[in-house]
Amino acid sequence: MIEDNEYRRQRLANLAELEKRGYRGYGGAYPRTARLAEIHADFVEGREVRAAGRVMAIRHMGKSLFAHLQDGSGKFQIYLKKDILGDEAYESFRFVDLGDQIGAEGVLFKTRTGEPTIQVRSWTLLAKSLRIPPEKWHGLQDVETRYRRRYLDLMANPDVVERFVKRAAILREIRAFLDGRGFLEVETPMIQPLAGGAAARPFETYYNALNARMFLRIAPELYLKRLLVGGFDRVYELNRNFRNEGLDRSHNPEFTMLEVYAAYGDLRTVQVLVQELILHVAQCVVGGWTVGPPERPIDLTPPWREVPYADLIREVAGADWDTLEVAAARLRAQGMGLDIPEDWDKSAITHEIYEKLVEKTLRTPTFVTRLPSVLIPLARRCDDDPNVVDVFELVIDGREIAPGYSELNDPLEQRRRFEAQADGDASKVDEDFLLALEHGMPPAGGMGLGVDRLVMLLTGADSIRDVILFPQMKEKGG
RNA sequence: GGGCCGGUAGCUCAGCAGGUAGAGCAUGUGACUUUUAAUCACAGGGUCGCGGGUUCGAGUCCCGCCCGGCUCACCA
Repeated sequence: MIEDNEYRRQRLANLAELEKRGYRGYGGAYPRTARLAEIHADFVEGREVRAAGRVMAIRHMGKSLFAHLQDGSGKFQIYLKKDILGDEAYESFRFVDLGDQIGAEGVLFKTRTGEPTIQVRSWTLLAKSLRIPPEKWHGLQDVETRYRRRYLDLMANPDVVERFVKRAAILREIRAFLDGRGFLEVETPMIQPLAGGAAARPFETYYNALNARMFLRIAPELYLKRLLVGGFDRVYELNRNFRNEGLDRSHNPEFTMLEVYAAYGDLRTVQVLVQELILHVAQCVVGGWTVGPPERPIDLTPPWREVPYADLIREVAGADWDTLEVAAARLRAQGMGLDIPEDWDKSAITHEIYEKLVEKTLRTPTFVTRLPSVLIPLARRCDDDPNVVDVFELVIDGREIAPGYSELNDPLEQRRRFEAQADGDASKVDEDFLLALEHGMPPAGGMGLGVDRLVMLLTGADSIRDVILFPQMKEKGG
């Protein structure tokens, strides 16, 4: 149901009036000399140009008027003078409203105050806007409207445009970096019969033609590893994952993930790689290694700290933490202000300490290594200690940005871990993946990088909704 | 899911102790041929998120609901 109001009726009347005067309300292509920012950059007094854009401001001054046009590149001022345009074309402009798309041609000049301007000789309507654009000075502030109707946000708020332009640059530079190092970009299934590669609730769907229940992927990992078996020894995938879980400032149900695998390498290979990757992208996009919101800048300058999980725990929980029995550990954790249920085991209590008291405090880039194997079923155990796996978690600004593993390539061990995880439900074991592993997957290092979180870090956004064009929202009134 | 805060004109926001709903921008009319948050004069514009209740009277107080933000929890 289209909501009507006096403004819309007025604009419909203006549209009818313009059509009566021979303008088309919704015209076709309008070839331009260049985009507005390019016309600005190549300004030559007296040059003939054709330009197009959305009318963002009109200043009537009797027999002449100034207006600003905006396109995807920027803004440009136009000047309409009655004695140059002629009475009819000038009078018709009275029926142009803020927000209309128009085309104009004329001659470049500079005003008294030095602003580059087009002296318009003729103009045409390209699309009539039936709705008032957001307010010119304050822009669009209401966050709900900004997320639900992003086009208004983009129209009104240049800093939002800039952030999404940066997002595009980040994606481009990730690809440029990896392509330059011989990694092959691949696309693997997003619709999967089993949602593996991570621990998360999947979205379920149904494929009619195959009469089969399917899932949207929660990770591409198990398919990328099949490619390692096949011989693609450096691969990456940069695309969407879907997780059927809560929404908050750092979680959207669909989010963008980079996964990279380097055969014949290990944890170290991808650890070096991810550091170089992030530094490269920061340099290209931010122009330096100081990133994050202005009020709490983060310095990415290497070397980045590397520290085992257990050391971090001992730093806050005491040097004797490893020797404590469960009951004593629970008491100590409670003494540190944590709420610990009675049935938790030692590793759960330890991880609670990590998540609540350690991770948040790691602001500058930190590789946390040697995590407990119970936390990560797909990684290789450390040769010197089977209780921990050969992984890192890269934490920046208190958030996990990128995990990296020495990948498990032993099919027998992988089967045992899957079976333990499936807890007796054989249908949850990915036999197809295990079959691939049995053909021999080369040893490999692999890592994942939460791209939305990287964009947040590099653009100083503190909500994931500010780096996703159309974030998930509840239906209103549904 | 809990707690706190918010939803008033197209947009940005005021609205006191319960007493006819306000401003700026935008819109309309008029003036103005180098303005740029143009300026000047006048005018129009409201389901105060939705539904109940209290009251002579509710934007304002109470209850329920919807949507959003922050936060805590859950979700490894």
